[in-house]
Amino acid sequence: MPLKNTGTEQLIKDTAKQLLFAEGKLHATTQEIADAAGVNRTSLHYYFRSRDLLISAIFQDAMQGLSQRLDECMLSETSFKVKTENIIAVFLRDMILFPYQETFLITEINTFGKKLIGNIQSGPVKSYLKEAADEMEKGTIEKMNPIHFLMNLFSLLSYPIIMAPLYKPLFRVSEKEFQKLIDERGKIIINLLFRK
Amino acid sequence: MPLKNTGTEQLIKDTAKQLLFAEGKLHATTQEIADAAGVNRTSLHYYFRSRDLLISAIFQDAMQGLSQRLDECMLSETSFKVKTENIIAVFLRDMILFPYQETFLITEINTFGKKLIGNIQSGPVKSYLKEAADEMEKGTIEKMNPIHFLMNLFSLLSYPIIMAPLYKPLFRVSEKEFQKLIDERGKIIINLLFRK
DNA sequence: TTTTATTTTGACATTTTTGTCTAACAAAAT
DNA sequence: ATTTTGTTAGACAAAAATGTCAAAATAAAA
Repeated sequence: MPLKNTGTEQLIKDTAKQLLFAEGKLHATTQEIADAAGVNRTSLHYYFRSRDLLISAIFQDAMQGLSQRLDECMLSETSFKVKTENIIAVFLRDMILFPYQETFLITEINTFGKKLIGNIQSGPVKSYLKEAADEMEKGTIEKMNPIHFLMNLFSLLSYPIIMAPLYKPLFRVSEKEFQKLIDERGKIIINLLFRK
Repeated sequence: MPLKNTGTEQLIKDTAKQLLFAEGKLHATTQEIADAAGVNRTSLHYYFRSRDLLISAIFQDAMQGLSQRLDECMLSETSFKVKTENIIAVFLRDMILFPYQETFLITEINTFGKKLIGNIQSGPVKSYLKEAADEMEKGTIEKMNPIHFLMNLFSLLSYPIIMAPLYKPLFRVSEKEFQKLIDERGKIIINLLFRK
């Protein structure tokens, strides 16, 4: 539809993504998004018709981007361990940039989550799970349902970042100290998962 | 204030807790809560004055309950491993009953989260962390910043349950199969954390 | 039984947020 | 230069949600 391409559409998307997924303001109103982007609220409707459609759009974008990068890792021609290290790197970077992305999906799953979930590819996941099973046979990782292995991986990566606002006061650590902890996570996780 | 004690106040709290923390309807309106409880919406204001105060109330209740049970585990006179097993049991049960409790805290941390966080005790946590450090010296668990150990524990416990709505379609497993996976988590986690 | 205090309810008011419509504006095409 | 098309802005309408008030209902007390 837009032909002049003033960059406003992308600006609105980027701003919304920043507000919702980076700053965690999951209830941001259209007004707040418009203000943050420095555009009139009507523009938002002009480009996306409704708040829900805007949100669907940014979520789809985000998910597609991440999925693609993760799939590349999972399907790459490397050892299982290197693959996993790459997944950790990709995922960790994404989580640090947009910590609230998945939280958003979960909290909003009642509203329009069902639709969004449909789009998730599970092909590469299946293949990665298969490889995990092979590694378990070989004995390089602990034997268990491979789904546990993957859930362990995602859990160890995501949860501390999501919970940062709670953990900083709970553990009485400064922003800087916590950042250091997060930086250490990658190694910690590899050690934990590949210790056998 | 209430003297006749008709049970309505508690009924409203229980219903709200169920809706928000168990069913994950984090944006439940006062009307929805009132309907679910089978009372007039005004009663909700009569007892709690405002929506925010109601929500603060149920959250404080929930947190206090869980904290107390966890503190009991952490301070009990048992070995570190048994302590940890108890924590897992307590936490897992709570997470299964009210999976969205922590998600709620995180998403709502901007609104009134800061106040709620103030109340969190970190005394028992400190003492548990100290014990973890001792175990690392002894060599029963991997050496790392004890905070990592605790974050690992909470992550492995919480995240799969929070993500259930996403994981079920992603891994193509039925409700029943997923339930089985969750039941296995306790053992998996102990094995992972105490493998040395 | 009347009185009193407490609880519950329905109607109304306010606030917040979303969505629409039309006019002004800008840039390219004719 | 003017027409056409696409974009932005302001005013308005509608919807959704919260909050208030006074009257009705209920249960205990006098």
